[in-house]
Amino acid sequence: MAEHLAALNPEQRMAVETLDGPVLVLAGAGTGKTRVLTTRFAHILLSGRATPHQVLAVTFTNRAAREMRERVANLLGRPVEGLWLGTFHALAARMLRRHAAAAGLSPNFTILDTDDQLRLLKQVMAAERIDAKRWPPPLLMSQIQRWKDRALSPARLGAADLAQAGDLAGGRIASLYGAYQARLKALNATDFGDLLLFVTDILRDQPDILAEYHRRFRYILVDEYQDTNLVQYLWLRLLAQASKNICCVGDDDQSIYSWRGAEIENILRFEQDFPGAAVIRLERNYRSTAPILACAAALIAHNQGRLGKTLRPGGKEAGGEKVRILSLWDQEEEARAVGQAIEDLRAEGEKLTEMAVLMRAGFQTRAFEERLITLGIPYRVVGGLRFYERAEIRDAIAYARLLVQPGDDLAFERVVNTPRRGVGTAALQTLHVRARADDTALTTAAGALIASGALRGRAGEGVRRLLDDLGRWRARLEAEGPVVAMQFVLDESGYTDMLKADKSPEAPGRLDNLKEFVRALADFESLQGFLDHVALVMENDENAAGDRVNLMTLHAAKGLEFDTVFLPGWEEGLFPNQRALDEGGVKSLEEERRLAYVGLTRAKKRAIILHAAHRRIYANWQDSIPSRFLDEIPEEQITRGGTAASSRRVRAPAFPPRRGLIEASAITRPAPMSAIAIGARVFHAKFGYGTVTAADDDRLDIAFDKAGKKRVLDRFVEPA
DNA sequence: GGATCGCTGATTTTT
DNA sequence: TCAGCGATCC
Repeated sequence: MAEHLAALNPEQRMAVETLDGPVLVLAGAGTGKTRVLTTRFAHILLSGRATPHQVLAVTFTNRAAREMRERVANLLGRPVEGLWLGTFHALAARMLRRHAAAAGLSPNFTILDTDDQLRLLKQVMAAERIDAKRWPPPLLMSQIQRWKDRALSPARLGAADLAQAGDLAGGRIASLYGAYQARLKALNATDFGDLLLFVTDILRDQPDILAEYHRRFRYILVDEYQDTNLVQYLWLRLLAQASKNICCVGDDDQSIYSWRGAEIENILRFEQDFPGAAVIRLERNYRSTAPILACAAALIAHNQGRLGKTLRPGGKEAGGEKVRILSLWDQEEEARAVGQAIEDLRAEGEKLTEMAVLMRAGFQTRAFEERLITLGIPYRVVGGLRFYERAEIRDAIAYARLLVQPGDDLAFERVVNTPRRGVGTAALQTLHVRARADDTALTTAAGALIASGALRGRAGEGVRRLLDDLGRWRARLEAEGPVVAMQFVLDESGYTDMLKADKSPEAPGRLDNLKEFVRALADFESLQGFLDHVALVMENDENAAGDRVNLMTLHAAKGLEFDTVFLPGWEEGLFPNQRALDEGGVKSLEEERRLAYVGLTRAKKRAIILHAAHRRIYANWQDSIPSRFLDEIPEEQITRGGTAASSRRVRAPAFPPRRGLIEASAITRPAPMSAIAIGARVFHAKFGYGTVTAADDDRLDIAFDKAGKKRVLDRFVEPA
């Protein structure tokens, strides 16, 4: 162990060795955060202060949890068993299963995924007569989730919370929330938000249970603390109450998930929340070159309300390439520029896996995909559908859930007619009516209807067969375990045959996925354990192999690093994103800026920022103004290029340049006089007539008569 | 029960 | 522009 400690710098070492009391480690990007966390973990174990099961280690993503587990095992030189190491949700689920009764659930409760949550909410909305047209279910769902993030159960909603929700669902959102929770309980199900909400309630209300965990956990380690929401904070605080040995690692400058309920205030307030806390700053960056760090530092310095940290080069201060800013004509040219640069780097021997294109929004990937396909450069899109979100996997899961919990109505509905059993909406309606009348589950109602002969014909036959099958499969599960049982389910239900008969190009892949599904079952003792794994842990890592360029959103890139990073679309409206700005004002602008900071600090050797002067958004073309973030990075750290350089220093050409050619020097043209005043009537070639509502240097906000509000450069309009 | 038509809306996303 | 949805029709 001594050698592991010796490899750390003084601050890192302090962060590892300060074991007693609360510790906040402010770890800037690339300062060895994971190393500190894992070394600290190993140090606790090796110093004999705690056994593996006496340490609680919490992360946000499964990826981070896996990495920590591997690296701790590495440091110890052996795999470690019995760890309480996992994501907030996985750990909360584990606790909740142990104390399910305290939350009014039985231990085999189902964890619904987003899709089921939404379907359930729609059902409840129908029952509550809330118009789903007027009030989009996803919008209401997100309000409910935000409340759960803040530990607000329906009973705990205050006047202020209701006021903030406004007239959502016609002012009946609170009762909708209550009805939704009641429905979940009736189904013996929870959604993701409930896991932490319920566990926190139990710990708070049941001192004996809390005491048990106090005895158990001597040390708590938390990763990415800046991303925690209020329930997660409460949960941690309860657990840390006795020992006070909680160590949170995070970076306020990388808080980019406020829209998901994360509260940056948690990290900003740490010293008040945990009195006597030691705060340790890690500022030596071992990842990026000096110019990249200088740009990132200058950019993030524009934010207010930071804890304050300055990244500095940690090791060899050798120069390094300046950050490149490329100004292009439109998005196609932007994609061509990136493609060209990738080819050049590849020719120089750089690996494709060490290159990434990081963008603000998912739709931006398309242009790059098309270009890379044309060039024949392999790429991978990170993100997208996860394994368990695929239709066939969700179907298989629904069957499994039905085996574990016959009363799982959502699962029943999903599979009752997949594969086709002649059970249409009419038959399902009959089942629902009966279930509601008897206050039973759909399966029970189905049994009753068949026994009484009320459900006959094709649908009756189909339902009867399904009920018989389910009984037989449950017996198989009992006798022969999950793998055999699920194989029977897929074969005897006709699911496999259905896919074999399917001529669509996706069908073979779906069959493969199901094989993988059954294979994965083998690692689990119980179907229940497997279902938890699938809901909370299972990821999609296909096409992870091979030398490929990475395409992903900036959000997805957090925690990763690449030699070369391309940052396209740095334009006002896209990045910073206009919608974020409209919704959240300065706070959102700062979050956008943190996102830019995250993007830049992913780069080890070089960063290339791009922006296009014109972008097609939906049907029409829009003029784009370079992102204000470009003005916030120091001129001496950058080089400029591209065909349409159009910053305030170098302006865009009035006409398209020859397409497909990236010239070293920009075509320039003198700055026009901004003779257009607020309130002036103007004409724009694409948007028509409008009135200027605001002006900032050469950027004009114009309310167009037909095209709505837009922000354009003054040289694109003329006085009307 | 499935195909077809038209409308709508379109950041970020983990668990 | 274009996908995804619900409503409508066969």
